[in-house]
Amino acid sequence: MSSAPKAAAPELPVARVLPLLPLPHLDREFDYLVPAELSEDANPGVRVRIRFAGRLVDGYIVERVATSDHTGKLGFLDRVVSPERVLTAEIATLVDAVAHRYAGTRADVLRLAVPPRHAKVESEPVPDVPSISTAADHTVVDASAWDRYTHGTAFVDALAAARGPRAVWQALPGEDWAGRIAEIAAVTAASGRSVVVVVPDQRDLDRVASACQAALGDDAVVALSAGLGPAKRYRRWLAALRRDVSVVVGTRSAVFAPVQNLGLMVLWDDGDDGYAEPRSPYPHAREVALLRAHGTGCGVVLAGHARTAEAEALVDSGWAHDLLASRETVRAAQPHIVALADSDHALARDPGARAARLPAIAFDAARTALKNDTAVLVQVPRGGYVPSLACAKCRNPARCRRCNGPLALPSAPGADGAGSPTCRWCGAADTNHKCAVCGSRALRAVVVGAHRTAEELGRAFPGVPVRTSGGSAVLDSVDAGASLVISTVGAEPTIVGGYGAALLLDGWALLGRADLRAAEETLRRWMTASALVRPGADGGRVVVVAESELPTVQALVRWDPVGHARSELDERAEVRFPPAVHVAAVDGTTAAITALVESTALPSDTEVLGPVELPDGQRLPAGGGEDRLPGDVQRILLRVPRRAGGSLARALADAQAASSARKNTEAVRVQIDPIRIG
DNA sequence: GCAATGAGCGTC
DNA sequence: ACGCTCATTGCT
Repeated sequence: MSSAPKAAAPELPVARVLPLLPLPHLDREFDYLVPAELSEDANPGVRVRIRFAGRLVDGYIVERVATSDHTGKLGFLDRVVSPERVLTAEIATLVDAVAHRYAGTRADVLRLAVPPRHAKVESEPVPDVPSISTAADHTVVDASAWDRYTHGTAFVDALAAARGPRAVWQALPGEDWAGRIAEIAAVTAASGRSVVVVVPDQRDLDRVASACQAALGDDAVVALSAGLGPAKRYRRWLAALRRDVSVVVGTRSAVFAPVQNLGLMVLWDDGDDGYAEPRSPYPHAREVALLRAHGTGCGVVLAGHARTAEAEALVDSGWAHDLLASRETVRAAQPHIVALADSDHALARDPGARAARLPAIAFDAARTALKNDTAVLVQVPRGGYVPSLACAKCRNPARCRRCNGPLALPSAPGADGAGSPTCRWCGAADTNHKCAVCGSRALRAVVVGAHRTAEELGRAFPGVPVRTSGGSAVLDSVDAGASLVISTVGAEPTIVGGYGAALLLDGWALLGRADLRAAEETLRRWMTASALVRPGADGGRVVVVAESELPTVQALVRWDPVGHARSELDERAEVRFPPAVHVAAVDGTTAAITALVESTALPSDTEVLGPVELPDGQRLPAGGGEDRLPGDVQRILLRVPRRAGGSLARALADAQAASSARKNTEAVRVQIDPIRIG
């Protein structure tokens, strides 16, 4: 079979194509001639197949141009995969920005941003639904509930006037936050622009999607999540691309949703660690949203009950402004919160309470709530959580003698040193642990599972119905009335009218974690649960089992997420951790990471730390044909002042490109500002 | 002295 | 995984 001689398109015969290859040094455009018969379809943003070094590879057309700078002979495009322009100009720019920020390749970011094609779905007739402008015409939005927040009305007005206001919003306890999000989405849609709302999980997605559908109509809203399956997922993604919807609500990767004329991005609960993308180049959805807002000038809201240090830094720099309720409004909305130490003498005399490990105050709060025919929420740590160890006597976290890392029982029995406490940082087994504070040799697991807690509490309150939520059985909501609701963190069901009480157990375990984000994360979990409790004036009580002197406990009791974020940010500045600085983690064998760092043109003020062990038993993903012992994997941290973040990322990208050009296949993982550093 | 063969490399 | 370069080899 010999192919007929091809003719190039008369107009703009050259296509600049980005091949989708895993090699960093090939992260650039290559020029191809467009055959005349493909000219119609070969538009910027379409998927193509090109012959690249002999084999056919996938790519995107980035641009059509008249001439090429390439001096050699150009090949022809092999084919246009489909005329659908899946990579819009806005998303192409965003992909560039994310790749640069995270020292990654555009091919990797594109895999996160554009879902796999589904040919059958693409050829389906376009459903006849109202366009954005039609939807806007008959939408009357009541966003008056935003007047509970200082500048809330001004913020809504700015969106209505098609401006791009940027804010960090701390939702009040008991707030119908999904409803508030739906209102600002509707206001933005009424201004003729579209909205992207990003949420941490499916449950929040359902909540926000139905609130938005109630405000804008079913056809104006599309819900995107990873669990949809390829056909559904691509169908909805295409609907967003083709301008059929005004609001996209989705999980992590929806931050890349290709809506037209973006007016607002909302990220609910930006401290949730589900926002950290686990695939290269490991971008954080919050940062992607900020890059997108920066690039397009759209409005942006980072929201939650608690505030992250990252969000606080944006307010601090003046890039975003506060969206907060006044002190009095907060006080009126929050439950009454008390803290107490989980020490044995505080335990109730009641034998039931003793069996449930409940201090007297907690037991009383629960009993009162149940007597008032209201439900009691009991927050317990997530099941399957790797339990760490603490002193059985004084409950000081058990730490490694060598490196001060947290001790835990190895999860895989039969492994080396099975059964004996092992350091999660350096892997050293400690068969003879002795508490540094009280000298006791006894240890206990810090985490008690939801089921055991449920059992114990059921015995403490005989006759009261007990429901559990968490793991594979997450309850969206529970019926009002006296019951005990045992929930793992993040799975707390909503309840009409709010809970009568919440018991936050094992707080000392959360705070005792050796993680730099432990305090922020703990407050976030506590506030998320406490926000479901009715106001103190209506009898709402929260009992947190933790030392009341701790600043994090104080922040909960006073409901002061901003003050806590403020001091968290100060602390990060003091110990030089993000967001006060930028940090790159380079993981791999000692030889590989040392070689990469040595070949990197580091900014002059870079601090090089390590090699050190990876935190929390993280492992380099297998692959790349490298079968190396995971135990060999180490980490070098590169730390620079904020202003040098861009040059550090560029230098690392250049070094990886040079390394791959030398045909080096040794696996090295580079992460910029990873959420777990060490 | 120069064609024939093959390994290595860039990759439009 | 093609087609180029450049080295080595083998034959005149």
